[in-house]
Amino acid sequence: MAVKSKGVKRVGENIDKAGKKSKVVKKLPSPPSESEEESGSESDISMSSEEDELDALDSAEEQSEEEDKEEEEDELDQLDEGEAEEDEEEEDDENKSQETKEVDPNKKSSKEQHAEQRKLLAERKLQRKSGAEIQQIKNLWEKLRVTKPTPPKEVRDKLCNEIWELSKDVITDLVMKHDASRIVQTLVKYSSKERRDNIVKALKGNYYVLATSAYGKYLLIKLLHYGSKESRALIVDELHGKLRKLMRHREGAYVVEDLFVLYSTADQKQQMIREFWGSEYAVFRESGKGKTVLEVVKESSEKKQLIMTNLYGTIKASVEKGSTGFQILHAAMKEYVSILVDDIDTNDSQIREFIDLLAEQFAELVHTQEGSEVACKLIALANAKERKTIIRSLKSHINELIKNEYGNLVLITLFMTVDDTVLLFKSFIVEVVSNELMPQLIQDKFSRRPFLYLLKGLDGKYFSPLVKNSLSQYEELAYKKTSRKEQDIRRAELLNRTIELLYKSILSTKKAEDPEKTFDKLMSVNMAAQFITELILTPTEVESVNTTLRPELIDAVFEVAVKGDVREDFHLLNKAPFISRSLKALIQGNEFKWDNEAKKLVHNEGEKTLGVGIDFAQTISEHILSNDILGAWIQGQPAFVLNSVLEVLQLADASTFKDLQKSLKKNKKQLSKEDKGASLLLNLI
DNA sequence: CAAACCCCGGCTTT
DNA sequence: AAAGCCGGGGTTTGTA
Repeated sequence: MAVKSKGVKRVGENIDKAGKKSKVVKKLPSPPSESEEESGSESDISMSSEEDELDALDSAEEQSEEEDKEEEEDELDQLDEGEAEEDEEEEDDENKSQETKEVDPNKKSSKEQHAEQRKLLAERKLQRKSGAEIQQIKNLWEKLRVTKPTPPKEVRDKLCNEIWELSKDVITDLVMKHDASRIVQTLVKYSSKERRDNIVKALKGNYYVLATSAYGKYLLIKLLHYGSKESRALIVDELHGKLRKLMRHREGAYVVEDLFVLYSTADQKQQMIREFWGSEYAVFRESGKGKTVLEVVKESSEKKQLIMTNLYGTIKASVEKGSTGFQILHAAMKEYVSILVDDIDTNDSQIREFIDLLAEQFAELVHTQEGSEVACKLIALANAKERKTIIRSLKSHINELIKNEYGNLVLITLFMTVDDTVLLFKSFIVEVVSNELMPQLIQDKFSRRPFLYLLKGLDGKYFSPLVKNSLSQYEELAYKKTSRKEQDIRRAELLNRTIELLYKSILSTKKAEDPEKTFDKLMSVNMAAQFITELILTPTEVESVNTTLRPELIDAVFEVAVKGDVREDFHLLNKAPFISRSLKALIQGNEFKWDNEAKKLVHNEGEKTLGVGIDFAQTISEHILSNDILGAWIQGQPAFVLNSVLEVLQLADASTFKDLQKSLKKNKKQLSKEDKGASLLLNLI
């Protein structure tokens, strides 16, 4: 599924239909059965009996409903398309479907027969509930919806008024017809705020039916979209108590999801989720308000039992129905998981069951905040075998997974918790690192994070406290349960396999043909430059890195960031000011650190990494001295770099320090106190 | 490491 | 419904 799309499948938008439809294409378009309306209201059974046996009841009922609905799907499609084309196709749609309906299997198709059918059809229409009024309204609507010359506002308003006057009393009959419901949609679109409120009020008591109707749901979405706060509240409150049923309904589930994601406040969202706790909360909207599910669950073990069963029931039904990507479900899952996590020993069987339910659908969870949290916690709770299943189901989604704001956290959680580092490496890292996408990945705030984790762990520099806390929490959760290996060892194992590939893919940009993908371009992106610096600075036991790859990369950096005329605007140092920081980091390497207490730089030779630190400082100073270009380095960005070089050389007591200092003195008059970098240099002579 | 800065979502206003 | 304000978080920057 579309892992990257923020809001999953919206009813309001026209997306995702194609995907969902594919399994029912074989069905012939069939006319909207009159029975469908009844089936909607008939299923609206009384609250008291409903609650306790909701689960059993629904699964039976759902099947019969499914069948009815499936036949309508195709026509729904046509309707959708018609709508997309600004309602042009309306008549066609209708005729088509009516024809199918009326045509006798013995296929007589003379004109006469046709006329007769038409007459019959017209009569039938009139005989339907409020038929006459509907015809009349339809005629008015025909005038309203023309687009060629769009009617002037006054005309439109007048028509709207007339339609409203006529439809006021029959509105409940209107909204269930697939053609007439669109009249009301148009009416909503062109109406004032007050009238919209009135329409919402007029439909009071019908929202459940509307939500479950193949045609009504579009109207309902429009009402929500254009509706005022009060209107929305009215609809939320009316649907409250029926959400669990709606979630299991083919049409209804989408309406609920839209309502949840797009049209409800934080309070209303909580209220909606609370209904999934059970009957008490379904009947009384306010029950449990302001409390977390965990608090309520702890009130008594009966409550815990009940709430867990109910939450699980709703989640399971929806997952099996294929709605795993719904955000409202992610919110419900989050609550369920919070109960599971609270006492992982007593909840063991439920944990196993829940993981089993979701393991193969993980890709549907990972791109929302709450879904990703659920995914991470479940990964932490899973055993080796379960994790394998999860990895398998995420494997083919790695590219979306890693780029996504929330998905990348799931990947990191896998890195933190899975013992089988070979599997992780093969499933995710190889795929991603060895292709040419890699340079893209290190430029992105989110997709570079899993790699930064491998390099540096949960460094506060790259992981905000919030993110860091949740990740540590998952780690702890897993540690308690299954993990034996020390975190650092696990990470080192993974990194040992990965680091070579990281170097190689970055170095490959030196030979890039696309001028947009060169090493130079990469270094002019802050995120990437930072990453490359961290990569170079990460010590490793991998020989090839120490002997050839790291020196090559350092050289590449030197090439683009140090060489050349540093006074020119187009020099990387000036074009990208953060480069001076990267260079400074490389000059200090791992051996020089700023001591914040002592307020000075300290030298620790034990931390030396070949090529950086003092070595890099020497490289730069030799470059400057042998080319006699010190004059270029004594102001602006280059001055900061030079300053850092001097600091390090001085501290290491290198002879080059004296040489640099000497030539610097010759340039003393050019050191301006106004220039920040230059004034720092002045302090060093 | 802290201050300045910027961007975004939510809320209020017109 | 659009514009503008506000607060929070995250990023950048300035250079201890």
